[in-house]
Amino acid sequence: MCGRFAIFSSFQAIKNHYKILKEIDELEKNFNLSPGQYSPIITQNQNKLFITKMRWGLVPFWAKDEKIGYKLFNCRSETILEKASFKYAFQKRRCLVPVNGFYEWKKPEKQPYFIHLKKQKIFSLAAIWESWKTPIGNTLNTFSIITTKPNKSIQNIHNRMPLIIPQKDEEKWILSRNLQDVQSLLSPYPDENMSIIKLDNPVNDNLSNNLIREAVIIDVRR
DNA sequence: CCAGACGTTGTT
DNA sequence: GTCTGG
DNA sequence: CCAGACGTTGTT
DNA sequence: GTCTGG
Repeated sequence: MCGRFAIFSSFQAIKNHYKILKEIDELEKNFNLSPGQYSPIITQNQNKLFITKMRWGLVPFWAKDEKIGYKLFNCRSETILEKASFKYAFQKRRCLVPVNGFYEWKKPEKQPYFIHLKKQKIFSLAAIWESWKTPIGNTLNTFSIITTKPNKSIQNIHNRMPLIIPQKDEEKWILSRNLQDVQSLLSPYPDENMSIIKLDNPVNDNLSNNLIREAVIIDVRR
């Protein structure tokens, strides 16, 4: 599954990665971003990639209570077209979550691991998004990260992992209107480009953050 | 038909 | 809005 | 996902 | 032990 991630690259770096020009407010670095918090999200507007802020935890447009979002922060790739909560968003509102890495916990000892890509400082988790009208008429944009089977590196830690979209497929994921093309991207990322580091518990202390930052920089330079 | 849920993970 | 269970 | 709370009454 | 908030 995917219940935490890190995005600590600068806003400019994120925009450069996706070749985006539009300006929005800078966001804080976050080494331990959880459901309920806001994160930069890449989506499309008039067939161009664009960046905006959304809250993690999908609130479907028909929801009566935004609290449902706390339950819908992941969705299974295998059944995404069968679920009333997800099928429309999957067909019409796919997005990407720029991350520097994500976390998985191994049971039963709750040992945390940080997982990132060796050759890419920023990479993309596949997600879907929704727009919800609050009772006082505001718009709340939310997203849910898609999960899939683990690859070999991760299966020792956990039985699910987030769906990672390779850089070459990022535009296709967001812009394609051919459902088969999109479905062809629903497969686990190959494990040879992944790097996994074991962390102290809890993960959100300065030592862990520095360890993570160093690991990402070193792997990208290698 | 209506009422009520709409999800994942992991554990039993 | 749509699906499932009663 | 984890961390932290886990309550009621009455008032704004 | 279970629910809620981040």
